[in-house]
Amino acid sequence: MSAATIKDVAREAKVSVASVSRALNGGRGVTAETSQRIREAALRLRYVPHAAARMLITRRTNTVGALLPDLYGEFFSELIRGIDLAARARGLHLLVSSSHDDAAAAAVALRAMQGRVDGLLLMSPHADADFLRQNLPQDLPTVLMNTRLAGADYCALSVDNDGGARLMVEHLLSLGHRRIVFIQGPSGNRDASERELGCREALASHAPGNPVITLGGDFSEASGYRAGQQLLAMRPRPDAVFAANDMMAIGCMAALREAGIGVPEEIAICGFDDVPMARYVTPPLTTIQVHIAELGGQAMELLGEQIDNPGSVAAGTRRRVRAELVVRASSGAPVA
Amino acid sequence: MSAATIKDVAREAKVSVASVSRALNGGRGVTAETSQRIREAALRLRYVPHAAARMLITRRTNTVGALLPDLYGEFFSELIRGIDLAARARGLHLLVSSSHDDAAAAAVALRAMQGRVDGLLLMSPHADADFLRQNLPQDLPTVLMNTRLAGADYCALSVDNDGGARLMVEHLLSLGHRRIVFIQGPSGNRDASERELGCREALASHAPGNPVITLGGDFSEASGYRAGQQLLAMRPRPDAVFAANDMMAIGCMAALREAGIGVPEEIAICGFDDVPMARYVTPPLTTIQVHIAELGGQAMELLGEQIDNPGSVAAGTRRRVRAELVVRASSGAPVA
DNA sequence: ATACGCCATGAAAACGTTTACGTTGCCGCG
DNA sequence: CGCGGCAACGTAAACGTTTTCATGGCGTAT
Repeated sequence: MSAATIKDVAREAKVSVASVSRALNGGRGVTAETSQRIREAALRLRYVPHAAARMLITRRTNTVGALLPDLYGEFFSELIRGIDLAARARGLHLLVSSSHDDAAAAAVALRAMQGRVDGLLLMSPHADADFLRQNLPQDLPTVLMNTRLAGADYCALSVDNDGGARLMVEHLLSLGHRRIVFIQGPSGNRDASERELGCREALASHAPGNPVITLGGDFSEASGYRAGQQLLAMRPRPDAVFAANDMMAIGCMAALREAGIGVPEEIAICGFDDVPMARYVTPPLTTIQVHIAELGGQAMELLGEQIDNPGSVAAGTRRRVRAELVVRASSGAPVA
Repeated sequence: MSAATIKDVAREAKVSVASVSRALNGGRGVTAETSQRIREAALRLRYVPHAAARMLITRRTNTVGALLPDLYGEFFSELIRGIDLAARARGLHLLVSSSHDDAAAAAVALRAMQGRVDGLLLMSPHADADFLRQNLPQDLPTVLMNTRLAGADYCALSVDNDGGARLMVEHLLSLGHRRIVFIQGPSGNRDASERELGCREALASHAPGNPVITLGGDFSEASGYRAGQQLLAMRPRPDAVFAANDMMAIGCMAALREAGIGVPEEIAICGFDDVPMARYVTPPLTTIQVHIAELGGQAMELLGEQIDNPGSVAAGTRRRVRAELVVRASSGAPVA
């Protein structure tokens, strides 16, 4: 009653197990007619090769692991979608693991993947160089996503936060805004600090003499709201607000609305991420669109390449996924 | 240079492989001191059992598969999160597969999971009874999520669409609305039709004589917008709109706003799902909150139970996850 | 006509683990 | 003192597949 094995197929087709294996895999070294007979037998018996047995002998699992810090929200949904799509295209399965909120849990998760995967996609705040050296088998292909890791040991992929921020600042400057406030993200967050840096650089190079004014924040809507309130007290009043992410921009907008300040007439507001909600707030939010799915997809591509022919990818390879400006009403640009 | 095997550990600790296995697993039938020695050797050699070899002999993979139609949007993000959490709690790995947009692709994905998983979480529009009988090994524990399948062969879990819709209608009735329009979802969609049914039933039982007026829709924002335009032509004008999901409600609101109709003063609007955006549209949307993560978590629980002791769960077990009313401004209720 | 080589096929080893079974030594009881 | 039983440990089979090697048959070239 148990599932049919390769032996059953061999008996059914009156050949040896070796021929069955050959016929069902490459198909080389076996006559067309025997191959046909074997296929029919396999179909009749509903034969599906036992994955574990194959892994054991082949040393390939045809599976990649994705270790993520969390699964909460649209970001990870998109990320997984991109990964899954690319993995499927390569015929790879996807083993996900997440919600390891301390380094120990992450280590456990990492070890548990050992031997189950051919490669690893890793995004973790706990993934510093020591951690990796400690818990990663040295020969397992690995691609890091959005980590702050600078070492050249692993491949890494990240969002072009810097370029995105520059685009936004250039946009604001082109609209005539000069006194620009930047609402920061959580301290220590790599994305946030890169966005801030890009903002500073763009302002310094295109409009020197206009320092960027910063306000604290932590990516939460509430922190954006607080920043908005602080904003109200500033004299002279800023022209524009660039929040390190959309949710803070939305919170900030709420604070300004409550105070009766017109957006974008009196103050322009823009964010970063292009969350789905950005289109629906009033006024719709000018922001930077990040192709998260593409981040996952490219990471998967890079990993697949490493798996298929090891050594083909230089150890320290870095790639960035592009970020695009999406102009909506909140920045005060003339919108069609 | 390759990874250490159990034999290496055995040699290192000067015992047989059997003792190593015993020490590292149950720990029974082995002295405390030998066990200690073995553990040290294993640690020294960084030994991690080869998953495939273990699967082969044990017939257990400690992995469950999740077959989903898509990964797009917040719904699936939450679903996976719930599943992952529950799986982790049981020490199970999670293999996800999605984006199979026709039945053939789904079948391929399903077969590919064969032998890699101890159980299956399945959500697929293509999963009719025949399909399952065809592609599922009969002895693989399986839990269906949100399928329209009526057969008693498999366990199933779904959202309490019916109860949610009733809650909403009762809410609308309590506010004095009587002429209620229901915007339908895609034809054939189970969630949509259950919501409509609940709406009809509640109206029939609490306010007989008030027929529910339906407008076509397909869950998209655009279709909600179109429904809103049709709504404007109705005489007498309806009191309230109940859209089968939030996005349509939002589209409908846009149509009414353009026509200068006040929401909720002239027409109340409400949706279903409580997407994150629902709080941010103006006016904020009254809707039904569905605990998606809980859906995934409970499905995983049920599956885990089936895996741990087969036969413990009756084949046709059904469960529903609760849906709750979230009152915001769009329905015209007095909001604190 | 003989030899050579190629091609289809079969036999068997190997992958790393668990586990049923056998063996040893020790202790307690008759 | 002998015998049975038990606990610790080793030996070996088994899981299902791929792959190397051996074997035989047949066609072709010399």
